Amino acid sequence: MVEIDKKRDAIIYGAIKRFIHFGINKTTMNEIAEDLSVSKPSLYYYFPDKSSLVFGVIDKIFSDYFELAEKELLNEVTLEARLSSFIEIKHRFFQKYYMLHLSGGSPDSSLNSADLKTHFMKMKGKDLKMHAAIFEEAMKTGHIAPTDTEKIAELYLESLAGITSLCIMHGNKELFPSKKELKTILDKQLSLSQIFIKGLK
Amino acid sequence: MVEIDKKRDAIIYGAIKRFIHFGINKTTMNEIAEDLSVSKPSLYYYFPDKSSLVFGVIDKIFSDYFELAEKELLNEVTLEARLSSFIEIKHRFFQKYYMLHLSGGSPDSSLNSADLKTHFMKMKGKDLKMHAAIFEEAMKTGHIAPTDTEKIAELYLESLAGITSLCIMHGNKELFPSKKELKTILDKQLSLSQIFIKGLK
DNA sequence: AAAATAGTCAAAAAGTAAAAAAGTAGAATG
DNA sequence: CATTCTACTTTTTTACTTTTTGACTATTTT
Repeated sequence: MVEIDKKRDAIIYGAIKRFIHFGINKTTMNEIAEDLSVSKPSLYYYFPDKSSLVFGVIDKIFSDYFELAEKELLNEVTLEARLSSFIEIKHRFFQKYYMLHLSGGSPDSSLNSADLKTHFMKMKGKDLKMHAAIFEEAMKTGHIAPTDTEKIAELYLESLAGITSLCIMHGNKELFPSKKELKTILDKQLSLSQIFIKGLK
Repeated sequence: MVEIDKKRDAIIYGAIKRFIHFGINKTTMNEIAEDLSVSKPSLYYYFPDKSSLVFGVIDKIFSDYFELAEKELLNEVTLEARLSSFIEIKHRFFQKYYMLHLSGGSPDSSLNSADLKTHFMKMKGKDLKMHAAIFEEAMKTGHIAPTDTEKIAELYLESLAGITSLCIMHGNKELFPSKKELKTILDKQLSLSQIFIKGLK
């Protein structure tokens, strides 16, 4: 890895630390620079504006997510185990990066740039494709009945995401969901997943 | 029906007309009074404050909903038909009363009073009980495998509601969801319902 | 080439005064 | 006596001004 990429990565890690704690909007470029003991212009040397840093951070998070997901999937063989594994990975990321509001739906002004939205769509599309592939294989091996796996994957992911967003909305309006709420979300998602799979057989 | 109740009802209907169009916050007590050709204090004679009028309106809407649901359920015998029927009724109400944001989750300041929330919980509880009863009967007649019907009903309703709230959130940010979006929501809910039922067998 | 100093400027936050809405007292009506 | 009104007070919003912050840059230094 070349020098400039190392620095970019260091900045991304520094930004992530702040973002995790205070969120994107409540973090200033000044603070990130101070944390890393560099000057503001140095920061702007590597990232032309805050959006591109945010983009870099989000891209990093998603690539970590997919990397982990792909690795974990190799350990699982059944449809059930694969989907559960996916739910748990997503849950860990949701928890860790909660303050970045990556699940969307928040009126967080920081995530509203056009190319960031496009990128989000791409990531969502990749997630969808991976899930569709899981269903596809289960279909080919006869574990589930023949269906349109893309459509099913979409409905599946949307139902799970819906549970999350509902729980957060109806939760006690703290800035962070409680351990109990998080547990509830995970349990509900796993239960729904179970029923959903059975419903496809 | 006694005279006072007739007047209360007339006021509630007047309020609903405004609420449906402009929402609760954008409707003033003055406007409701003017619509009905009465003075504001007259309104306050029947409803001590705006909250209690809103309460009355919401109570009316929910009682209409449950009345219709109970009636329609008598026409259906299978689990599938009953749940579909419920989804369609709820969808009609969602559409009609969209501007009141009854599905919750909106930061609409009008629905934040304590006893209104309690009332919402009660209504949700009744909905849950009705669904649980539907599952219970399907269980007793052997159409689905034995389960905790209350828990299943909760998961079922939450998944459906989750789909709605996700679609609305990710929708094109108009104040009103488009016909197409509404259709999508309904279709997804019906599909999920199908799979869910099959998953319980 | 990379980093720092010392700024600019737009946008957000905070504050404020006028307007509108909620809500009330007490008289009037029938 | 139940109901409705006129004429108010209190509370909340709105529209505006001032202040501050934070994104970003021109210029200089290492």
